[in-house]
Amino acid sequence: MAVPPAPSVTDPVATAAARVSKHDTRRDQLAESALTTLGQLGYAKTSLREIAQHSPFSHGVVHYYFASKEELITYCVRYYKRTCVTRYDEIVSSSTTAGELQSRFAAKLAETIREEGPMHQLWYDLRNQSMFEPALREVVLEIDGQLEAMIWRVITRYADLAGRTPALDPSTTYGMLDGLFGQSLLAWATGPRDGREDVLSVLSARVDTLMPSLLG
Amino acid sequence: MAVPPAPSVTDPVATAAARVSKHDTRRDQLAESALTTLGQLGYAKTSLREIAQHSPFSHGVVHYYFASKEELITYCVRYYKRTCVTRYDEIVSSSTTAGELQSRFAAKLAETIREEGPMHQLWYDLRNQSMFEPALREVVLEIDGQLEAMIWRVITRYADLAGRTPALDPSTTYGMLDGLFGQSLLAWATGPRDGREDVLSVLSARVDTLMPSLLG
DNA sequence: CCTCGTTCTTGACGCCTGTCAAGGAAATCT
DNA sequence: AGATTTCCTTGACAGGCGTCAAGAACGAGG
Repeated sequence: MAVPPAPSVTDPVATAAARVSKHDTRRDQLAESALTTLGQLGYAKTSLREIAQHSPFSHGVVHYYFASKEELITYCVRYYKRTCVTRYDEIVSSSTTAGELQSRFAAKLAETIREEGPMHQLWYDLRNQSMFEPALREVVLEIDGQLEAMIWRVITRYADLAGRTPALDPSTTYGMLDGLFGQSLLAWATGPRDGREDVLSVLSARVDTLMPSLLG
Repeated sequence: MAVPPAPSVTDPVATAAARVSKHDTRRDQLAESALTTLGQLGYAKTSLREIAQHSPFSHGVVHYYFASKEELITYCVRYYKRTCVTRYDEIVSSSTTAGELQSRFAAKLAETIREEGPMHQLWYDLRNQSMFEPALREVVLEIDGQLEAMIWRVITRYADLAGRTPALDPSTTYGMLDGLFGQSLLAWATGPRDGREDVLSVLSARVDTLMPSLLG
């Protein structure tokens, strides 16, 4: 995305725009490198040098694009969120029955752990760190709210399709599902590798059987 | 607890026992200092020097009683667990009706955040760190299992008193309640100070209204 | 082709970390 | 009381950290 426009022979506006675009592209590139490193090592043990080493650049370049480590981290979190907070929207809009939405949502929860486990580990890490690190609170609160809204879109659509109403408020619903998700993520991340698929199918099954009771 | 016995004039057995006891007492003392520091700063930002500074000793003494930082941390976690995994047992054994158990349990959940918030923050921190730090996994898994068992004691007793049966398996029940608890802890820890009591009463209310649906 | 602004590398700084060794202080034993 | 073991402090080490400054490499404009 954001491909720089073909540079005209002499167009200061276009070239300036290209510069800005390139600048932002680099920031995203660094953010992506940082995210993979953060997902592997966690917030605490990830250093700027380590991030640079997992990128095509040297450690000094980080400070050319980001004023501080803190700015890089928060930029990363927001960058990561862009792709995450709409994860279930396609399922929400394309499911035609409550049963379909229910089983597809349950399956997708497991799938996203399988496909992006480290990213979720990082999210839970950062959310927890925000309890000790005030600098993280703003961005964590923002994303947590978006995740809650995302879940609520699933539940309200689910209720609509079932011709019923949600049994609980958005926050409680999110808290419960998030608890189950985090529990499975923990087991997935810390358990034996050959037990991972079992963990995921248990999660799917649990959510699948639990969802009807989320309607009143 | 564990007061050293009055030293007899010459009794190698007794004095040796006293030595061991004193040694363990110091370890517990250091663990307690470490726990308060860990609860305030979190796992990542807590150094051995910081721990020693919050204790009556200098930083070198840590390595006299613990071989490494890792050993201190895991010792701390186990020390902390001793008091924690039986937190609701008194309520379980002394409640005489399902309604009483339900409301007392819901109130106790909130109370323990109010009374020992930092300890719970630390627990969630360590549990998350175990996803990145294999050294923590064994002790985290052990305690998480004990917490699940603790919750299950509440639920089975609750079902008994109500003359019904638990609707879900232990793991799912724990995952859901833990999600709600962690959600409230996060809000309690990161939100404004004058909103803390509101957070806690919301948690109590939620659990109180949710518990009947945990029975089948 | 030369110049100039942007981009990136290298190397250094001050600080903090876990660990450990040497030795002083205190308690215990003979 | 002297000897010996236990306990604790001090100071140092090697290494990693975030940050930044100086300059090389690069690419576009004149």
